[in-house]
Amino acid sequence: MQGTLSRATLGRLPMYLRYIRRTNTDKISATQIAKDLGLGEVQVRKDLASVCAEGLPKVGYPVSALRRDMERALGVNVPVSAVIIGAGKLGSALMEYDGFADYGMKIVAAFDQKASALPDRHGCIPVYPMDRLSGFCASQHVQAGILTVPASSAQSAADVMVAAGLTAILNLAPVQIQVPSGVTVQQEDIALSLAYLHMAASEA
Amino acid sequence: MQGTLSRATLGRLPMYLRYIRRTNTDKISATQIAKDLGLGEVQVRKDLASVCAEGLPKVGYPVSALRRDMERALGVNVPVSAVIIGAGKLGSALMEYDGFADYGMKIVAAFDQKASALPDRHGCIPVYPMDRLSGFCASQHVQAGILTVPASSAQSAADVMVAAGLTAILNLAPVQIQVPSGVTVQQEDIALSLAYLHMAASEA
DNA sequence: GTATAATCGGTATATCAGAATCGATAACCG
DNA sequence: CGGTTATCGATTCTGATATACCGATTATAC
Repeated sequence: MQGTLSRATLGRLPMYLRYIRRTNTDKISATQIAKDLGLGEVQVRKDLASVCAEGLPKVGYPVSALRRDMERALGVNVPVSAVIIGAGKLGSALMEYDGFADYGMKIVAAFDQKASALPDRHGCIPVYPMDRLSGFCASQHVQAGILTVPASSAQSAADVMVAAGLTAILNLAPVQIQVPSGVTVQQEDIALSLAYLHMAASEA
Repeated sequence: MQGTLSRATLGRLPMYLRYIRRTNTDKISATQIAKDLGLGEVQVRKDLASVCAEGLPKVGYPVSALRRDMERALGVNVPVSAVIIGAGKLGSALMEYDGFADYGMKIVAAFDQKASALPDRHGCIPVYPMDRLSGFCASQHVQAGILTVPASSAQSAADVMVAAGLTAILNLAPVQIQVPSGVTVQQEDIALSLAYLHMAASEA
């Protein structure tokens, strides 16, 4: 069951998990979730069925079991360490973002070219100069990095990340970066979402 | 032709546009673009064909025509105005984000509850108190807004945006917001990306 | 106890993006 | 002037995803 999670389904699981965590009842139906989240009822049922087999007709899913299975599917019980590359406004905002722990992600440090000019710590997260990235990732076994530098330096920063041994990169800069095979890149372009949104809005 | 742009294609267009703008020849082939950008040749050709019909065998596309059609497809020539709601760290970061112009988006102002305590301007973008939102959007014909307030106040902020006449909302807060029909909401949850990143990191 | 309603889970169909293939066309070369 | 080569554009194919449908199951109402 768990090996057959499609990419699209996986993308919706955090949404369900967030919903489930805020639910106070002990049973929840796919129908209700679909209504509250604005998704198709069938799609939600299929997604839930792919991670949890304890659904009962007329009742729905036991919230505790559903939450347990979903957290397991997402691997939030096995925390992954990540670093932030780029301690500018966006990087700083992410350091204060409180949603990382909810999904098993722990920000352990940030790195920036101008780190010596910055205070050593930002909140509870240390900020180091870039040349310490490689050593840090090796000693702490960090594999994931969030890239928040400007577009102009995104590729060179990504090269440094790859050289430091990171194998998973979340790129928030509005450019496509080239990485060798074996490194996963997740592109997250906010401007693209806005453009798509407006296109969809003006079509109707 | 132009109405059938998929999201994936739309996301690649700025990459092509950047490439084209840097090109100094007067003809360019899809094959060459694909090679330089590390994409599939067929995919590039299909993308280009969806916005420009002036490709010639053996020659490629006239750069000027391709650039013109691509800029038109992206709406760069008819920029869409958008406002940012919430001038905290994330909002400030977005004001400096340089990817909006790639899609013909222009951030014209930001609004915040505590605007009186803030400097009037943030870079070149003015920051106003929330109660001026409605008048501003009406006079400037703004239809799109980016919501960057904390989760706890996202819904009330969204209500204000709807009341101000915005019809397209990009919600960056990790909560689902309810809006009346006729208003399009695009949810952009960084947690969704994190989940994918988590999976990629723990696979290796 | 039986009927009814609501929900799950699986199967089948439709839709869509991406990849591969193929014919057509235009420049280049002998 | 004919052949070769490079490139486009259309068609087809495939894999993935979303939707629709249907049988099975369980609580509830009468």
